Amino acid sequence: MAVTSQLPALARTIFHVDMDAFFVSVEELYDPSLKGKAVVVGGQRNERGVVSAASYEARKFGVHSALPLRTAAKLCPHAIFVDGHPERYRECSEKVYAVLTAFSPQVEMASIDEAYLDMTGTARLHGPPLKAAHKLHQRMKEETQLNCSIGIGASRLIAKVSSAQAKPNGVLWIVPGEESNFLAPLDVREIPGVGKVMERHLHELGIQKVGDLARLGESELEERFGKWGLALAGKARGEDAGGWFDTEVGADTETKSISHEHTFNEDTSDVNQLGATLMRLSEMVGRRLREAKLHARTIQLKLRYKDFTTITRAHSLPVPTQLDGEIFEQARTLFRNNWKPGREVRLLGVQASSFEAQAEQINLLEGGRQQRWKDALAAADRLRDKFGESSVTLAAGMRGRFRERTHENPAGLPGKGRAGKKP
DNA sequence: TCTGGGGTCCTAGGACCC
DNA sequence: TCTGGGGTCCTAGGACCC
Repeated sequence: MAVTSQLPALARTIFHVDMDAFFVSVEELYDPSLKGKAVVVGGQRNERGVVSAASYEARKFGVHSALPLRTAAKLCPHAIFVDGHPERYRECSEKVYAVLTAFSPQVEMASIDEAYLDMTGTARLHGPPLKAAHKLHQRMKEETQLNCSIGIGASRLIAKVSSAQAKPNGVLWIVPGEESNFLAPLDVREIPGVGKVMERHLHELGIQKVGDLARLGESELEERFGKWGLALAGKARGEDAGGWFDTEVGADTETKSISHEHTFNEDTSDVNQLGATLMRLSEMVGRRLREAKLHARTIQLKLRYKDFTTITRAHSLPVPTQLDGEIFEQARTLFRNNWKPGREVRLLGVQASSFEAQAEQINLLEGGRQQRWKDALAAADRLRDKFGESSVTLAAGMRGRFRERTHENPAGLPGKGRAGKKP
């Protein structure tokens, strides 16, 4: 360790491998008749929701990811709308990962369809960067039948931005020293981390292109945008400049939060529906916690109303949990305390965070009861693995645990005309 | 246009402690 | 009695990414 820290900082060679129109391409593997057509993945044309991915054919009509499905249908009426299949994407993503790890040991998946490779010092094995990239590109196609684009640079940022410029199905190497020249003519929006809001601020200052940032100077950027402005100045030069980008490729990061949320097909103020949804979301979160062997101290409720105003309300527990019932109890309490009966809800969400090692079980009696719950949940998890997500619900097992629960009000949530009523 | 679902990181204020 | 300063935890909201 002492030896490596004394070495001079070597220029790195980073690959960013980004799958082309990933979800669409995977759907084409399952249904080849989709090939060459305008395809929109994410849901049906009349549904609530947004586009997850659009084929290049559909993009010609202005369709892009995050666009509302109904808008996409208007822009491109002849498009074929396909529901998403997360399991298929996960499976293909694993194949992609296998190809990458067989190629180089330092691989980091940044999301389901993109990865960074640190290729520093692999010239003897794979040849110079462009040759190595083409080899990987070809191998990816052979083994997954999927197209990707590869950006190469001395930083994650340059690799990322250049893979976007290489699309579709291309390879692009930014030779060290050429970073600023490469970035200068690009829109500021091409810089990862510059979104809609930051773009607007920059436009107001007369800055459109990355090259324009240099005019403003580092100190003024810092003055205007704080820590972020300073990082932005670095990014304009192609540096990773702090934050996540500045981490070593392949360093494993721990999960910080696990959440599930649901947008209703139609806004609702129906207590039964809201309660049942809260329970289902709590179960899904609990299940993921147990899978990941995590215990959460903080439970957060997310509530989005008809008019899209959104609030989050959190509560931290004295003892971390991974049990559906405890998660639901917290979520339900937060809901009760923050929802005005009758107000129409668009979305509900449950999130678990502040992960800790499991707390010591001091109380033996409570410990025994908890252990029985855990055993029951483990059995339910196994059933769900076997027969599918909808086969088991906690509802039956929870009967009697919530005093206000009735047949009309299965989740024990407050409703119209029930306020103040004692059980 | 009428806005999903799963995440990460940052900021900022208040409580509480020393 | 008028009132400081730092550190940490908690909560809420928002920008951003795929």
